[in-house]
Amino acid sequence: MKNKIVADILYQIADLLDVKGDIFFKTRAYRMAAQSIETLDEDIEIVSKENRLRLIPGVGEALSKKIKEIVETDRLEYFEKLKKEIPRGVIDLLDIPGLGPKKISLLYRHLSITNISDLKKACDGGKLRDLEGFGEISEKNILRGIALREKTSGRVLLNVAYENGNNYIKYLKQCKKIEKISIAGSLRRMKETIGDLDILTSSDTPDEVIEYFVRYPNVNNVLLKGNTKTSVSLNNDIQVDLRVVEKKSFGAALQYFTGSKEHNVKMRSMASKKGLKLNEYGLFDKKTDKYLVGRTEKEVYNKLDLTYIEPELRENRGEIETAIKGELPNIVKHGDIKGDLHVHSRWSDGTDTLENIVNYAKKLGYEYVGIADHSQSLKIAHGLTEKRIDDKIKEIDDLNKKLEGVKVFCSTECDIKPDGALDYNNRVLKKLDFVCIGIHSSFKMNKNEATKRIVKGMENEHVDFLAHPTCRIIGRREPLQLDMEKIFDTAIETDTYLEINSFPDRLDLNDTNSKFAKERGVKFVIGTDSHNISHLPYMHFGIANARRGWLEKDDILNTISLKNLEKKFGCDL
DNA sequence: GCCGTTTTCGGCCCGACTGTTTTCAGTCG
Repeated sequence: MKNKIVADILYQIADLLDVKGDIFFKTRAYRMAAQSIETLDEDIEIVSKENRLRLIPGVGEALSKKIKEIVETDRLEYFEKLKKEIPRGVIDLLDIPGLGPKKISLLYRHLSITNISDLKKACDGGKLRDLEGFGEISEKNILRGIALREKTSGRVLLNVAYENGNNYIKYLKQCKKIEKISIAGSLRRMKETIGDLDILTSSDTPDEVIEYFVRYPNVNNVLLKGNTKTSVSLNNDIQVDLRVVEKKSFGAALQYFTGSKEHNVKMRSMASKKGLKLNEYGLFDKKTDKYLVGRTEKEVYNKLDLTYIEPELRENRGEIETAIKGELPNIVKHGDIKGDLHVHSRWSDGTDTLENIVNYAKKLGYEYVGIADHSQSLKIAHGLTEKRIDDKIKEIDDLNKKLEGVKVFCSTECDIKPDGALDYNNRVLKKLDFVCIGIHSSFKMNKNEATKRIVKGMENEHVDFLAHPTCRIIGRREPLQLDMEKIFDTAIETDTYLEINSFPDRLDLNDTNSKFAKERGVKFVIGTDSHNISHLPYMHFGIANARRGWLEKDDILNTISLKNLEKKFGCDL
């Protein structure tokens, strides 16, 4: 599957052409095609072989030839030529806030700046101010942008953004001048990492709201301040943008500021084709400029002949086309989850007793909780020997006799060894209510070996689900090289559920993998991988991730009742 | 570079804010 390789090259070409100063619409065409291919539900090699490339939205005559060349030769002459014209480091400058292609091109052509370190030196030396369009303030802003990038790498994990956003909202709700308020942006779409926080409010007195907003105690710096919008950075370097609109524009503004950008571009161009104009103030008649709707998002979508689209779906991955047909899935809701089947206790490397876990699970309204501790070879995590498994089974049996309203299942997160063998033999696995398996070492295998390893694990008759299938850790460990189609097909053949791990730095499977897997017929389980009861609420992020993958309630094992789950696991009733 | 029940050529989403400018280009979302 070369979809990602092709998309990456097209994205890089777009950046290079931007810096070269090519027309905006051309570079946008490259990006649109790249996005189509990135989210394509088919293997680009097959599409290319069957001469169907031009059926991909945004791919025309020129791009189809280039894509074919990449698929067949793993390289593209045109791209190689471009790379020779513009040094790699120049493109990296695009990551610095405040610098776009035009300015970077000036820096490159006039000051021969080809990387961030050169740029820093030039700013320190006051070299930029003589350049047209730059001044002393630009130098300071660029230096601040570079420092910020070095400190934060630009994005934070979903849980960090979620907590910061909710705290800010709590503060803002005390402001009497604010009528309506909502999180917007990528946090509302629950993307796995967040660049900055967007908050939308409605009010008749925007200036007073903005004054209140910038007085938030955690604000470190006010980055910009206008009549309707302002941006601040917090003490932890997270940037927060506020926008204030009138009540009658709140829905249109929320739709607009929730994004994604690609989703919005398509929405606006759809509106335009219908003789309408969509902006953050509402949906208008293009000719008369008459306001039509804008109070709620639903009004806006419906007026454009679409059913309402949930924020998590708004990535231009086919949701608009599906909404036109009225065929959007009824995606899983946060209240649909009946229990957590991936929790570690003090029996291995968790920090809480079974009682603590059960009490917290009850508080969350769960009907069941599965204690999946590490297996014997994971000594560092205090993995259980067979003898200790027997002791744990006994403790759980005794506990279940006392419990009302919630049941504890005894399980394991059994290690899959490098050769694909499981860390317990079948005699041990058989004793457990269900079996979860996962990889915890030797991450650097080649694609073929790693795929074989997981497939062999799933083929064991006692295995129920595969934990964190790709083993990625966001920002720290790349996903395993895997033949995902083979993994998905094996999951279906062996009736193995694939986990959507809710831990904020895992979120594994991710949204695009889940969507692809669902289309093939895979079933899922959402687990938290909790090692402390404070991790149990991470379920929220796993569900959000499943929603982003278009999953419905029926796709997910732990939405079923305790009774049905016991039947499924073949437990004594 | 793509695309077409307004068009095979001339469009391509739209607005706020900043910094450097004398009326606006660049960036951002």
